[in-house]
Amino acid sequence: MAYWLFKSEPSTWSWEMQKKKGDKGEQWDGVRNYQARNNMREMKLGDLGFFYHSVKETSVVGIVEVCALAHPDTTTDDPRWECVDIRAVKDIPRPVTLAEIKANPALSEMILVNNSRLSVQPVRPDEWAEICRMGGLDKAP
DNA sequence: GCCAACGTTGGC
DNA sequence: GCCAACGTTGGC
Repeated sequence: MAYWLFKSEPSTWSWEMQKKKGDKGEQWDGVRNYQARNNMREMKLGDLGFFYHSVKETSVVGIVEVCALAHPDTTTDDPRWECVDIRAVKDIPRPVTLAEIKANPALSEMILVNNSRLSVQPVRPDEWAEICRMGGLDKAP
């Protein structure tokens, strides 16, 4: 089981919109970056991820689960681009801001901190547990 | 709104 | 294969 982080600008695709899709989830389309795509290819059913709001809120707001493996992105005819489907699992009780993440030495190696432009990225288990703790979850899922 | 960082494209 | 030019992302 692996952990990931999905980044989205809330004006384009927000956590609220994601939650409205319910258990069926929605494809994480629109990724046009090889590194991000390769990360999605690595994902397995049941893998968990953070849902991060970029630009305006810059915080981790929710937890999602991979519910379909990588498949062609239906928003383009270009066969290079693939995406997984994800569904909302739960809210982060207290959203964890980028400022808090940057201020925490245990999270200094996160890709979110060091490569702010990668939109789909892996998260280490220790980083996953730490952000869950900061977000007010008693037990990391 | 600005700008730094990064990725992609295309000329040579 | 290199590198300059350009476009996009995202933090501030």
